[in-house]
Amino acid sequence: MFKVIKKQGRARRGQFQCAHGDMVQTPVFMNVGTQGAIKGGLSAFDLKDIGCQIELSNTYHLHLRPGDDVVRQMGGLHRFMRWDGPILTDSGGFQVFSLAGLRKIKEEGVTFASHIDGHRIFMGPEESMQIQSHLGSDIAMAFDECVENPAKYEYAKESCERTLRWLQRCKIEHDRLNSLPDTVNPGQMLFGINQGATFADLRIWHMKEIAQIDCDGFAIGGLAVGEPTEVMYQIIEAVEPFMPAEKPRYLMGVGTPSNLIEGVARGIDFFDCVMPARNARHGKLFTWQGTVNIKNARYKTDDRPIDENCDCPVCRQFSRAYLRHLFIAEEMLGMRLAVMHNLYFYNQLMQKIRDAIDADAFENFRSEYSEKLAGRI
RNA sequence: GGGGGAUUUCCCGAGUGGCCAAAGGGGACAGACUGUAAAUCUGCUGGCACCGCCUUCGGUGGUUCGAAUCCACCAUCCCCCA
Repeated sequence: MFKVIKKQGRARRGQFQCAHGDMVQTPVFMNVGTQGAIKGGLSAFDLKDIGCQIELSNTYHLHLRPGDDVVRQMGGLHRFMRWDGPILTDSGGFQVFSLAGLRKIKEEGVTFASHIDGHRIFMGPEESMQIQSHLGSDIAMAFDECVENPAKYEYAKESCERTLRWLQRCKIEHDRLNSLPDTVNPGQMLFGINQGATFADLRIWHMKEIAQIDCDGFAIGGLAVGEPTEVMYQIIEAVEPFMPAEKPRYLMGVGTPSNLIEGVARGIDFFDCVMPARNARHGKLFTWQGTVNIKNARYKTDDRPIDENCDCPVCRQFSRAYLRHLFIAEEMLGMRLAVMHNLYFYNQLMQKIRDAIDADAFENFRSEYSEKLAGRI
């Protein structure tokens, strides 16, 4: 299923086969389509054009709308959204963090007040597994608690102990569901999630514990939630040696282009982040020279593409001036083109990282781009 | 020819004697965004030597300690009657 085919330092070049789609080449960025669509108006056929290898959707959101029963009845998420490549579903654990004002945590699970109409929804490890089974994703994420930052040590400890117990329950329920005769995707895998806030000892303890559970991969969650970037890197460095080497490692919700390079340098294989799509919708575009805010007046008559070294469908034909106009005029095409460019850029960034590892040139690539991409043109 | 109403900072539009450099909205300009309650949110929008001062509310001249607000005339626009 997963194998590391080359290493340079801690950076790993790997291949990963899911129940759907071609072999995923890692390190990889997963393109976020929370509700079964990339926000900004991209569909499954656009995913091909932007070089997407694997798509990510969300358990909580699809459970609320249209309902995982509906998705199941429509043949599972792959058929529903017409994407035949790999899909990873996040468990709802991030909503424990992002919808903190609308939920209560207990040992059994979390009660949410729907952010749409306020009705009560109970989601524990079993429910999350059931929903993800109905969706038929290729990778199900364990139901965890993403803890806010800053967190108190005692709370973080209590929380990650509970997240461990939840993973044990997830594993049992996941195995049971996969063995049912009418399961949508019997090849669905399960990834466990490491927590422990910014406390290295908790992180390491938790990682050692979850590594004993037979998961198909392991994720580091609960980072990039407000802590300094350096702290995030320190936690990854602390935890990574305890992540099973033969299984994929996924740094959840991260990050900036620079974060991706630095994550790979610390042994991470999978990433996902809403940043490229959200920033695109807000006019902030990524280039190999740094970011540009396409709404700025300086681009009013700029006939160049967003990035002269980008061969995405947008950069091949449209000028910065046109993109700016679309944004200022609030034409939805502006967002769509911007999202296409940013996601193409992210997927291309990962391609370049893989090429660099293949060519034993990752450190060169890292020193050339890690800082540059964090700047502004 | 007669009668009535209007003119506010880039635009629309509040304000009818001091708490007004002037509400609110729009536009413009800029910033934020990290497992998506985000097509969202924030800041800024007369000048300066900026805890204070200067210029500004169609124009000019008055009244008053003090005027965007009151008076006179002028200009422009709108409505009604002939």
